[in-house]
Amino acid sequence: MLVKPKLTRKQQIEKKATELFQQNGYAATSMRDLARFIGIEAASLYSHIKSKEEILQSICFRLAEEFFEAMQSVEEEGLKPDEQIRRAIVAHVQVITDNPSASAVFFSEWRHLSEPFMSDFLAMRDQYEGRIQQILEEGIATEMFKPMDTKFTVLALLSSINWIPSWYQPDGKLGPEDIARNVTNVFIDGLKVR
Amino acid sequence: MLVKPKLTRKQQIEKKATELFQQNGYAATSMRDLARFIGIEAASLYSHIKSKEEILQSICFRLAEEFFEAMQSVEEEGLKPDEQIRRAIVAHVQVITDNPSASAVFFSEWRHLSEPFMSDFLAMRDQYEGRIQQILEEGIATEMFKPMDTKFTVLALLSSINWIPSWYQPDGKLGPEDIARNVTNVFIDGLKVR
DNA sequence: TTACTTTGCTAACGAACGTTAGTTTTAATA
DNA sequence: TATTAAAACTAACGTTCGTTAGCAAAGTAA
Repeated sequence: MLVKPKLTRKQQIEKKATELFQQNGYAATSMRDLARFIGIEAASLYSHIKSKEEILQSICFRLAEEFFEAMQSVEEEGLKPDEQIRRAIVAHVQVITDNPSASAVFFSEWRHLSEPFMSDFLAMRDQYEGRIQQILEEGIATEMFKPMDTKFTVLALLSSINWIPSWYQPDGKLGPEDIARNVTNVFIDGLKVR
Repeated sequence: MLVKPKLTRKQQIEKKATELFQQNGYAATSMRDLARFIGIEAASLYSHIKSKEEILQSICFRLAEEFFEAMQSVEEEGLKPDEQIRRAIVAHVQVITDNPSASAVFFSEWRHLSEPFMSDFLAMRDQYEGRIQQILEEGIATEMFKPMDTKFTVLALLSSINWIPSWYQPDGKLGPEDIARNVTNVFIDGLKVR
């Protein structure tokens, strides 16, 4: 039996905002839109939040944390590169499918962050990409993967996955495991018959 | 010897707008920003264009046309699926690297189009994806490609490529051919050693 | 009941926005 | 040089925006 999570009013607002930001974008969503969506007056929002951007910051950095935690636990499994990259993909996809709206915002609205938040965000992203790149390089060093431009491959891999929230439907026929399997199928094994 | 293209004032404005839209996004770029960037007053823009959105429409539909023409000429080559998908990727990448700023706008700002333009845009995108999907399906039918979720693979492939404008630098060490080769390497052959 | 916290309200602010009207300057053409 | 077309200007419009101030209602705990 599931326990219904008791959200603070602030969390409720952030959740609703996430939906609107995903649908219309951060810039195109006004505080009045958000207030109407919740059912209160725009000014009332400010009893709970400091600014519009604070909401965006919460969404972006909360999700960044989730991605890092997922990656952390994969690394702690101590697997070999080929299995590790599989697990990293599954974990990454899992975070996205668990938070489809927040992910969409995360991937496409971060550029509306003001400084120093945007710089922090990009630094985290670089670090995350670096850790995946390292797995690939270990795979090449141990001759599990063929030589490649690892930086490029990381970008290709992540952009494939990160596009998912724009079409993923939680109730669709493709579950998180299916998606992760598809991704690894394509990327690790390639399209050609062997 | 290259002929310098003589641009109409309207085309000059669209070009400058493309740069700003890429950098800051359509919604976050004001007409006053654009005017300042060009070196004129905001109101002066309206001697040349009808509206802000008209600029976005020009960018999006001009590029859509380029993608379709590229695809068309690939299809007319009458190649077998494995070679055809390679050529389609190269052609697609070529359009992007020829128009890096416009591509970035194309891929991420289309949602600011008003109706019926957004619907038209999405219909064209669906059609384009469908044509790539068909190549994959022919590849499976002729047993060149292994069975797969073709719809998913198209999305993964295109999102990988379409992420390129966000990091591509025309003067960087990776030229269009390098990029296309990297993409095909990863997608068609996979990461693993055979 | 009383005190306190949470939540919401009305009214309004200053700023920024896209755009229009009407006019003047600049450039090209005859 | 006179005429015309292209390009830019000043001034302002109505609207929307994020946000603040100050106050009222509702809910909770003593």
